[in-house]
Order: sequence, then structure tokens, then C-alpha cells
Amino acid sequence: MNTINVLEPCHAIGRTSLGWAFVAIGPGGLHALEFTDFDTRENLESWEVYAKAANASLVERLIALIDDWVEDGSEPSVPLDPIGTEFQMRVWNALRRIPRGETRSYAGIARAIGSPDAVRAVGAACGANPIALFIPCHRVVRSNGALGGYRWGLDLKRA
DNA sequence: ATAAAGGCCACCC
DNA sequence: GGGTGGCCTTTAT
Repeated sequence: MNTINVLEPCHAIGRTSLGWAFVAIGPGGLHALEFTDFDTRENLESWEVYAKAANASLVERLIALIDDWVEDGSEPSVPLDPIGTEFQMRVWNALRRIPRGETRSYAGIARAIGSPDAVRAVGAACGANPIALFIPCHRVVRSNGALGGYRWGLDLKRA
């Protein structure tokens, strides 16, 4: 099992099995994991500076964690430290309790966090999720069964 | 302080 | 299938 025990604040991009990912780490854990569109030349060049500034081995292990997660759903052995409002934290915590392969509705999440009427607000909080994959906002779908939206594209959500 | 905008939902037609 | 109103939080005036 891949373990990360040193948390040196840094940010970088790396190539995962799902494509280019941007990661940011603070002293308290993982702040962000994004699948920004890096396939244009401008984007790659503008992010390259971060890759160089980063702790290479740390990033490498982090990328490995991501691939592990994609492979078999193994929980990342790195603390998550997303930054958000109190409400967003409640939503994100609820998302983490959705088992792999299952889905919840936005209304279901709203109920689970004790704000049954804050359905739209839950949607907004999902969209604001800073840590893709590990905070599985992609497991939330509409009550009517439709996929709903996804910041990094519906193809990725489906996968 | 106020307004506008959401990865929604239930209810009606 | 579609339109409407209401719900709660965030972000931008």
C-alpha cells in the first residue's frame, strides 16, 4: 500500500490514468485535486512551472494513490484537507460516505446532512468540491435518474 | 445589504 | 414532454 507520511506544501500536475491532474498539498493534507483541461499547449506550459517547483517524489506517490483509487477504490492514505464553508464541509463529508458503485440523489444528501430543503445548495456545494475522486461528487445524480451536471465533463462522471 | 445565480425537486399542465 | 415556483447557500455587486 502506498503511504504518504511527509506533507510538504506544494502543488503540481501529474499524469494519472484519467488524464492530467492538478494537486495541491498543505500542511494539513490534500487541498485540491482537479482535472483541469491540460491538453492545450498553453495550459501545459502555464502549469509546468508548478511541476518544477514541487517535491517530485511526493507528487509521484500522490499520483500513484490516485491510480490505486481508480483501480480498486482503495482509500487514499493521505489526509484530506478541503477548504470550504461549514455547510460545504457537511456536504463533502456526506459524499465520502457513499460506497463505490452506488449513487445518491441531491435530495438524499440534503436529507442526510439535516437540511432536507437545501437541495439546490447541495448541488452548488458539489460543484465547489475541491478534491475530485476522493470526495466523490460524481456519485450524486438527480432524483429522476438523470446524470446531472459535472464540472469535469459528463464522460468522466460516468467513468 | 441586497441581488442573482445555481450540477435541484415537486407539482402542474 | 414542458413550464413554474420554492428552497438554501454562495458570490458578486
